[in-house]
Amino acid sequence: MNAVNYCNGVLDSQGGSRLSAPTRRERLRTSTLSEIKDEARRLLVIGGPDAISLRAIAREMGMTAPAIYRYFESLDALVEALAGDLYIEMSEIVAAAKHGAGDDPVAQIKAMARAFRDWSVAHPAEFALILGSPQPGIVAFQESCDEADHPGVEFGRPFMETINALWLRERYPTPPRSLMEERLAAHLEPLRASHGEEVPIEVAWAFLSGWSRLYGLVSMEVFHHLRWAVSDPGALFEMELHAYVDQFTGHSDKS
Amino acid sequence: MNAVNYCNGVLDSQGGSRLSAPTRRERLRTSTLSEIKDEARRLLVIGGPDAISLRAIAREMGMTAPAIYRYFESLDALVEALAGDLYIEMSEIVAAAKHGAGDDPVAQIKAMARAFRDWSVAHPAEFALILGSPQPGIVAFQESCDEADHPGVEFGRPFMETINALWLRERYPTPPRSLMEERLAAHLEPLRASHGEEVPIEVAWAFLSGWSRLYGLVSMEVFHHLRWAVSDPGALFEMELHAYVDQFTGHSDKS
DNA sequence: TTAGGAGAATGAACGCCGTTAACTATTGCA
DNA sequence: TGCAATAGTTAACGGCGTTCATTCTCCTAA
Repeated sequence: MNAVNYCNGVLDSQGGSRLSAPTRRERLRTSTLSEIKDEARRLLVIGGPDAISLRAIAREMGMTAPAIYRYFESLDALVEALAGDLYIEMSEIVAAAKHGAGDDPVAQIKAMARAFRDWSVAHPAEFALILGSPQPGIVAFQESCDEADHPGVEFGRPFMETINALWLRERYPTPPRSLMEERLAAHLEPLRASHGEEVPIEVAWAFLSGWSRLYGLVSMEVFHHLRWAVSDPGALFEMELHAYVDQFTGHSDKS
Repeated sequence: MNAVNYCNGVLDSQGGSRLSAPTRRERLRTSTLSEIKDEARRLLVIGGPDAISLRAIAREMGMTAPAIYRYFESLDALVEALAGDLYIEMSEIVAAAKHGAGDDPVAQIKAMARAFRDWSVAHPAEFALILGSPQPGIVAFQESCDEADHPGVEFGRPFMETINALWLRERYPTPPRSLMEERLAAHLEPLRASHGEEVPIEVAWAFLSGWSRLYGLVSMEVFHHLRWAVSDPGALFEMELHAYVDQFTGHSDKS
């Protein structure tokens, strides 16, 4: 699961990473810590983000609520830590889909987009927690975080790399370069800081454009915001996915 | 504000719409009812959807919480009613932007998209309530609702009409008609039921594609999900808006 | 004009919740 | 073996939605 929390209120009794083997106490501690998060996720899945409560977690674990404050500095800190784990879980699934899709960048993009949608539809509560409306408490928490450590960086990486490969192979059509330079270039510092200063603006554009389309479709489907218009959002998703990649290949691809 | 609640737990002591003039009691009732919703919105704006509480509303109004049950059957019902009002408010602002944009459909689409983004960015809490992650309680409430009365229908109307005008004027490029017929046509019953059986599939496609892109961009901006990549989502929005409408005109438009 | 009933609001209570503080039991190390 | 760090407890505070029995007020029908 690789839960490198990027910014958190996870209490660490022993200051940072170990060199020597973990003591018995440390093993117990990490096990309790992940049991808390497991229970939190169970509650999340059953009743949504608001259903995560310290008292319910403790009850289920045969503890009392204040004990959890030995592990997380607040409920918000726990939820934020869980969100970080879930973001990484999702990113790893997307990355795995890429690696299982052969060498063709277009096939890789399709595989990643479908993996993202499949995960999101299968895990609506988790999706809501990491990519839905942020809770004010969590937001206050994130204020103290470095954007460069945001899990979104790792999530975006396989997309960026694939699109970059695509761009190197053949120059797909984009908006006029002058327009992109003028409107977009000045606002890409975060992306450049985390993915390299030399990323071509055409790659950044294709990623941002594609990711926002992907997010919009999946988010609407997961949140049922298109029920009034469309009965099978999955079909719309496939149409749009094809439209998006056809933009790269210049022809229609059926796969 | 035109608050025709499409499905609600608003208690109506006097069964439906009046013919004769409202009595004194009825006037007091409607005034209290909207004062409750005003106060609920104030709390929403300050602290997000979770900050809406019956006790806080009552406290601010100089009442006690159980009194509110004379007006709404539960907190969820109140929140759902508020969400309905806000959806309509947003729809009216978008529709007004269209009417203030002259006769050119492309200009109208730009005006509506910008009005939607402006409203959303200016009202993040309201946006979260109506277009963010649904709260389980509210969802349970909506189960008993008719999709055909969903406020999204009216929200979509000016978009659908404008795109229809565009399609009648000139046949813009779309995915192959066969693909749309095969993948999309079968799943458009809700849209057809509310916007007419005869709506061309190219219009439905352009609307759904455009709306999901618009929603994705604005939602990401409002929820700060792109902070790790882009420092000014508004610039990305303008780029994408131009890319979207250029698809209709076939050339690049600067306005 | 007045009696009665409908409507509006209250207070108390139940069981949730996060969080704090004071306290106890346990563990592991010097 | 003793002591300090660690893990856990109980009790309490204030906030929450909701229910129930009760009170007050206003309108209407006799």
